[in-house]
Amino acid sequence: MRLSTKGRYAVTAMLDLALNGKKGPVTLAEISENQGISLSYLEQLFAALRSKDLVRGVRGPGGGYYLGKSADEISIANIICAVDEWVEFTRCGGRQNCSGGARCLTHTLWDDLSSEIFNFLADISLGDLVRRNLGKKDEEEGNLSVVANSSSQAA
Amino acid sequence: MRLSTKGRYAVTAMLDLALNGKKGPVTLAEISENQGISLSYLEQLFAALRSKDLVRGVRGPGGGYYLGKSADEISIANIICAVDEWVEFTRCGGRQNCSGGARCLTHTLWDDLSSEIFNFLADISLGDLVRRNLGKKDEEEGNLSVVANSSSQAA
DNA sequence: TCTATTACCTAGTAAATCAGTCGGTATTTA
DNA sequence: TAAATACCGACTGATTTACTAGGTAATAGA
Repeated sequence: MRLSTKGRYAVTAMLDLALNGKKGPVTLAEISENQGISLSYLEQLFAALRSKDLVRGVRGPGGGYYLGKSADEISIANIICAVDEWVEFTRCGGRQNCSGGARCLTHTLWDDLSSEIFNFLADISLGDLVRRNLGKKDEEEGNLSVVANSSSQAA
Repeated sequence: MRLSTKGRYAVTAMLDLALNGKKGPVTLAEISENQGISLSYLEQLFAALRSKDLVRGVRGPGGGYYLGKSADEISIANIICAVDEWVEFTRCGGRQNCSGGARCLTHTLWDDLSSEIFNFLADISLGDLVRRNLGKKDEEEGNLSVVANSSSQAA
């Protein structure tokens, strides 16, 4: 797994799309304006997202981007993998010189942990995130204070 | 949160240390040999780990490194934060130009998700990882086949 | 006391990645 | 036809990655 600022940009942009795409496509110019990400960088990110069918583009005036599938079918792991092109870790390159054991053991442990992180992120969908916040929005209108709670283990 | 290959190197090295440090200190040369990480790079990583009291160095012949505290007191998040110097994300730089709402909303959502990932990794200790594999080692001696199971949600 | 071994420190570096600019082309609406 | 939008490729400064080189400081053992 790999979680960089690039992945954060992608998730942020997809969140914006999920939130604002209810009634018609959203342009990259809008996302750029909303989220403070450069337009060209968004284009690069969306090229990757599109190749994984996570978004669908519509050209021409009034065009923009739709989600490629429903927000519930798009996981955070999907998004991050799309832009970070997650190369699978060594895993000893297929058993080559992993003789001693210590190396293989730690690699195995790391691989297990890594899958665990991946599954954790694969279990959280864009829809989960959006719904989670709509609840909050009811409580306090407009001015969101950040509480950074981290319950709700994303069923 | 930030999860790069650098963090992976650090976790791998700490795992090696936890596994081999039972009876005396482990030298960086050994870890370098075991894990295929360059010695000088390890030195850099361990400088960061040492500054966070995650390891303790002993100089001179027969020296090396010990864990700075028990493996159960060291979380994966601790290790990754030590080497990746996790800068906290924008969060709108403290409310400055976050007027429209869309930006703040997605930032809030991202922050929540980010804390969730962090807490997830903070709940997995080095000791957990080691114990988890010792069980496996009983089943099949020596030659570990990687199954990449990801149950045991790290209580 | 000398020597080897280890941690510890600083500087430099090629390669990759990040985040962006620039200048286009293709498609579609009005 | 004109404007708006997605789409595409090349280039770029800054940063990060992983590593090399060349030290100094402390310590165990001869």
